[in-house]
Amino acid sequence: MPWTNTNRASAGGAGRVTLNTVARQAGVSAITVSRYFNQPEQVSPERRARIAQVVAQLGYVPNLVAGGLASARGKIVAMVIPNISGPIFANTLQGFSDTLSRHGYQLLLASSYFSVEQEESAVRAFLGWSPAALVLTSRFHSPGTEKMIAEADIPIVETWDYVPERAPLQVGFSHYEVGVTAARYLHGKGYRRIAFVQNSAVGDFSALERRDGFTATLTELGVQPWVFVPDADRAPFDAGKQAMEALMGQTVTPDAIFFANDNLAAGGLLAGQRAGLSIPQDCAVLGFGDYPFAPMLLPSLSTLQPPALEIGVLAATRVLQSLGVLATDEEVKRLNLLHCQLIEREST
Amino acid sequence: MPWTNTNRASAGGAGRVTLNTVARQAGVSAITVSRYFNQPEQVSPERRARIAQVVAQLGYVPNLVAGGLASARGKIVAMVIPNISGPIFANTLQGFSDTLSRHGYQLLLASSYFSVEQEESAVRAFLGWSPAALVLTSRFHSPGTEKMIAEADIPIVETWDYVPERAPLQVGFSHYEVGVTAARYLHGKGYRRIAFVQNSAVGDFSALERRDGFTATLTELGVQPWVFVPDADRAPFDAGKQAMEALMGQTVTPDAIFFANDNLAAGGLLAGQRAGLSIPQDCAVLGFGDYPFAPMLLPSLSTLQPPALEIGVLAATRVLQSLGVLATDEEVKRLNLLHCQLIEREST
DNA sequence: GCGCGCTTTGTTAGCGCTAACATCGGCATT
DNA sequence: AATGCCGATGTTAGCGCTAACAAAGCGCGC
Repeated sequence: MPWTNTNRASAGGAGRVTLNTVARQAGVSAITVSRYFNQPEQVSPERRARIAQVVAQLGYVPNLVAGGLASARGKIVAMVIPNISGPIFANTLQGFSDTLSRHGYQLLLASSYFSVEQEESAVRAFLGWSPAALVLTSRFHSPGTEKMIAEADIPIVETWDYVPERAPLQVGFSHYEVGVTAARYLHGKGYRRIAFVQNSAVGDFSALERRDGFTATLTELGVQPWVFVPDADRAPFDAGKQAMEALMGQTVTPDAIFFANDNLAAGGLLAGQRAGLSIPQDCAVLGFGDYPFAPMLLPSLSTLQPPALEIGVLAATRVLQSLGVLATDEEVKRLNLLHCQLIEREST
Repeated sequence: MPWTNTNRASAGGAGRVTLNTVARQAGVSAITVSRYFNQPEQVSPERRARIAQVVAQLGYVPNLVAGGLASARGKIVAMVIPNISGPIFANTLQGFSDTLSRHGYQLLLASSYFSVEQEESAVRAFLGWSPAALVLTSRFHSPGTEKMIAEADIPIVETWDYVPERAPLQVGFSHYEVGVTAARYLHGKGYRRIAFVQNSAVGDFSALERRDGFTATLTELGVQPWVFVPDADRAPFDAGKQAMEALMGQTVTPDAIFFANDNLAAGGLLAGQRAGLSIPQDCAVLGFGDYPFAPMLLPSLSTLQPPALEIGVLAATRVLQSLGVLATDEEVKRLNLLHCQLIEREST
């Protein structure tokens, strides 16, 4: 009997339902049931109905592992993001995951904590699942990761960054440009003693690019900016406080501060208020990220809003297009430049 | 030639590296290489060294899909959470994912948006990957999901809830008890005109349990609480504002409000301040969740802090123990009751 | 010298599914 | 009637790995 269920390794024990069970029951061959799931239009309506009925009756769930092995492409997409619990990447993740699952793809996830080594080990583990695509955050990777993504024959997407020279699919924005925008904005509002507060998380290279765009633009505009670097081991909120206290304790104090992210900015805001400053009169505060709390603070926080959700959705769309799941007129767009929006609130 | 690489389906095309490639190169049989990865202690040190060398040289990455199929248990764990971008579950997710990946397990993720139907479809899709374990949030599922988890022969964990009567592994806390704690606390502080503001997200059954514990306890204490239900379509922050405006616009106003979560509470706080109330003198505000912004608000928000990260870590630990990956003296503990901590800040 | 148990290694036979090719019947064309 | 074509379905042979069993090698006691 070719389809005797010897059941060596199956989980349930007593006769797990497989494609063959369904096929026999429906009086068709296994491949027809397979087609019913994967290319239903190739199966005649009568058989389709019959198979549907049997599937429902038996509660058959296709074994995607076996399918993935046989076809060498599982319906799984792997993603590495710096951290899950932070408010920024979470939105990207949400948009990505939702868009994918709408098309029957599953999400395999790991976080790197801004460490290229952790990213590499996550990528290595993922590739063993032969995912249909791989999504990373930013363009900064270890040599090992670069090697793997160069050799892997699947769509690779880099999010949250934009570098025309690089090869992979990109969906993101230019962090340098964010710095430029912030500088122009603060300068345009008349501020002239301007500081930048760096992220306390080492490895956040993107924040450094915002700094570079910021300082370069201010220098062009004839203003020499401060750059404050908090202690590396502080939590962002504390680091922001530290920065504000240190900057405002000098003899010459800044009249505007651009913080590398909203957590830092919130710390700065609170420290300023506790010190009796009035914001933005004594010192304006600009953040980055538009975290959920930005409108809840008093004064509400002006900030640059990254297109987080949009990045996730668009990244998923490009992946699905590359896989041919989603239709596209022309070639899949490799470079996808989105923009941050300046949200002007009370703190500037 | 038994191991001729015909390469029908492999991705790379020209001679993808498989177990057999490594085995031949190292002069051993395939199963020895397999053991090198899965039970290295069964392989002699000399062969281990030889295999390690070949693996490094060829850049071999084990195909986990094939391994999963052959052994009927992939090193993958599936998790469904209500939403990824919210601040609460994100911490659980982070703790879970990190603990798992430390032991070589991968995380398959989907979100349900508090919809039992979406949860069901996610679970169905997951089971096709024959995950080693399945983790859900709360005890409220559709009948279909209940059926699947009853039949699936893998560890099932329910997080963020605690119901001794239920069968699956549980790692969470009692939402009812949270309501009790909040009620006792506010009553103990001397407040007597007390309101509860419900979550605007339908489907968040846990919030309703907090309400029940809260109202029952107050009734016991001889206080009749208000329950305010915001419009269902409002974002939480707005719903909180609406609640505060409505409650404080009455002839008899509450002197304390327990909001179903911190987003609502933040909205309430802001609406109160805009209306010229002084908090907590005119009206105390208590939240739930200890979202990152709670200490950043003015006044800072008193709230109940759920053990989010701890839940994630402990859930992963119990999963790994159930799978025999992590040692445990006795049987794996089925009920794991954790507790919320009351964080007293300025708003009460 | 022989049998015993132990560790290390190998052989065989699939796991459940799908790619590739083969087949078959129906229908239009010549 | 013979020919070609097309869509629907079936047959065969794996995908890359591991469970189960088999065998070989080794030390030990009697």
